[in-house]
Amino acid sequence: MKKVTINSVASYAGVSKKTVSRVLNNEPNVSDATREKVLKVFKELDYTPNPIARGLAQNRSFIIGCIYDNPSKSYITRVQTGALAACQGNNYNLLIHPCDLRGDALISNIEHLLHSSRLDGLVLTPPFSDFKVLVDFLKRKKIPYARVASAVLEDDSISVRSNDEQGAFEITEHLIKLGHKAIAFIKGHPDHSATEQRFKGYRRALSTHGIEFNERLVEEGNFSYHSGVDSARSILDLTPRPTAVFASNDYMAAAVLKLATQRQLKVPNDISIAGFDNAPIARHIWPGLTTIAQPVEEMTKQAVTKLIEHIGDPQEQPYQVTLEARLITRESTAQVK
Amino acid sequence: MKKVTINSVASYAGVSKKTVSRVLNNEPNVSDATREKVLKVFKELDYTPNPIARGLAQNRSFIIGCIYDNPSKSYITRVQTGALAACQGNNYNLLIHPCDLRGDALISNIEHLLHSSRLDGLVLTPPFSDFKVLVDFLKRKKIPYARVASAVLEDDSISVRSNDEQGAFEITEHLIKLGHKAIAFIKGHPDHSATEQRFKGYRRALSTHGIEFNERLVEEGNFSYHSGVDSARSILDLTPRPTAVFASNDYMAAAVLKLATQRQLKVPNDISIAGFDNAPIARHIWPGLTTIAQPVEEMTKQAVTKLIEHIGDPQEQPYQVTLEARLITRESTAQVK
DNA sequence: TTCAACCCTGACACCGGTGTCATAATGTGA
DNA sequence: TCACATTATGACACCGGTGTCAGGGTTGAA
Repeated sequence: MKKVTINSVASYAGVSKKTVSRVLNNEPNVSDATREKVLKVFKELDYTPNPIARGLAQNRSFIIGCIYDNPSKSYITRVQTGALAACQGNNYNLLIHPCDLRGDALISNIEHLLHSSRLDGLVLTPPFSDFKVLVDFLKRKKIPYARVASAVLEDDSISVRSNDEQGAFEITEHLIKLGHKAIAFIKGHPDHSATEQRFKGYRRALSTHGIEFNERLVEEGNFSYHSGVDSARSILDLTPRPTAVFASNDYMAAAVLKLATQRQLKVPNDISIAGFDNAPIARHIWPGLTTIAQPVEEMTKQAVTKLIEHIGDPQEQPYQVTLEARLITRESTAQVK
Repeated sequence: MKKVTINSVASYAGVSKKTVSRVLNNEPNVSDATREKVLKVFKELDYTPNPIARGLAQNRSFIIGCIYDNPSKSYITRVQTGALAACQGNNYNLLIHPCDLRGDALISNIEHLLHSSRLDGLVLTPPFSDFKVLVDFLKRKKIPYARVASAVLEDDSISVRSNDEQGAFEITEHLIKLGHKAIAFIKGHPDHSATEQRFKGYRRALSTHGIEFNERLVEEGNFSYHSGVDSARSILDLTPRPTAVFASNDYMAAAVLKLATQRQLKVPNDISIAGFDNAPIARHIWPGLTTIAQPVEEMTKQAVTKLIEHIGDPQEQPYQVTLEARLITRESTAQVK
């Protein structure tokens, strides 16, 4: 396989390489005849421009970085799927970069990443989406970025989220309509803005339906399965035991289910359990978890698509969208007895 | 932030850029004094070489591609973790590229990927690790590659695997020692070489312990949760019902567990269930699954590390390693009654 | 002392594209 | 028909590194 460069194309087509470059980039000021001719040579020689050389000349890498620090692997997988879908159509690549939110070295870590890989932009996934220190840093350095699933919509950035508060409201209301009054709640990781949003939705549903909020029914989790086990223990030990548990994600809900089952409780007859996210595990266990389906892939895909547009044309408008979350009822919730 | 290039370093240190380049690449023939001086300037100016420029000059991209077509997301996640660990220390990046094994366009898809992204090498994960068409193509094109979890060790390539056959043998033997004689088996995806290996281990354990192999106890799955449900249905409908089921991965085992539980069977009292891989789900459900822990991260890390070495020095020896798989017993298997 | 061998160093071309600017070709209005 | 604007094209430098090679300085053996 001999290499086909812009020079071979140029000499073969009998034009200068600058003209080939013009055709490549759809620039104006090329006659139709010349453009046709060059395009034909592209096909004949099966020419693909070298992204590295382009990158060097334009100081671009055609790579988007995706940074994350998330205990939920399935969430990350879904984020990647969405991001890849956006990259593939645009000749962009996706570089994945796990890192510590809490580490003091975070900023210098990111700085090194940007510097050494010359990323064109960054996708911020929770909990980075609302991490002010980082966002401010990127703004100051003028690094293009897009935020996925952040709580707040700013005016001047790309941000795609889903309505966590409303989702939590709906699933709590679902439990209330099944007759539940004592509904325990397991919070997510304090660094994630979704944690606060979901909690708000839970409280709004309670107050909408005239149920008094009870502090003792709330446990602090961190989205990990393990934290769900700890929270579940506290909740199941309460007397009287709540008739329902709403965990801020499916992993923690699965942990509640596991512990309840270990303790010979029947789900949903003895206790109803609801989760959030519609992670694969929600349908891999018995009983299947009632949960809220978040369009994670779609959110990320839109965010990355807009990010790439923005990189190509920095004048591009900001983009602020909220997608809908959807209630999915399965076997883990039932009428209270 | 002003840009620090090799030129600034060179003029600041009072040497030519070639000398700076020599220091950068640890080349010989630089006096200690000069080397020290340049290294000091690196620090003072906080210089990081531009990988794009290096890539252009050396016709390298410093990117490893990881291709996969795997229903098990958690497997992919683990592969990524291992690959990233190897990349990070070596200033390499990881590009992830899902694609269809069965598509006729596979080769041209990969060809385009290689051509347009100038990948330095490829990590082949199952089922690509043993996909002859692709391996032959890469060999012919002289693209460096490493295989993870392939069934066969070749002489001239980088390949890191774990002992699937032995793992399957051990877990089957574990069941046999618990008194099980009618042990159903669910096969994996026919494209994956692990499928055959695990089946072999199962049969070897049976014959070692003088148990006759029974074709009717074997179901065809494909590693997906869904296929596990179908297989589970057939198995649980058998009369007499087997006292144990060994599924070729944890997702399918989880499906068996779910269906058995739905049918009011007690696991492990009424039926024992064993899986393979030690996926997260194995410990997220109740009862936890007895399974075989494969060092997926470690396999991938070693494979990628060797791949990067090989790229840097094509004379590098081939590398053929088999890591050990380990039996993990949880609550899903018990003495037969 | 002499000369080859070796070590260090820098000048320069090159990787494969893009940006800038000059120039040739064409079009337009008076 | 001429002056001037506009379009099409190419020459050339440049992005930030690396490869090649030549030349000056040392060293060691003859």
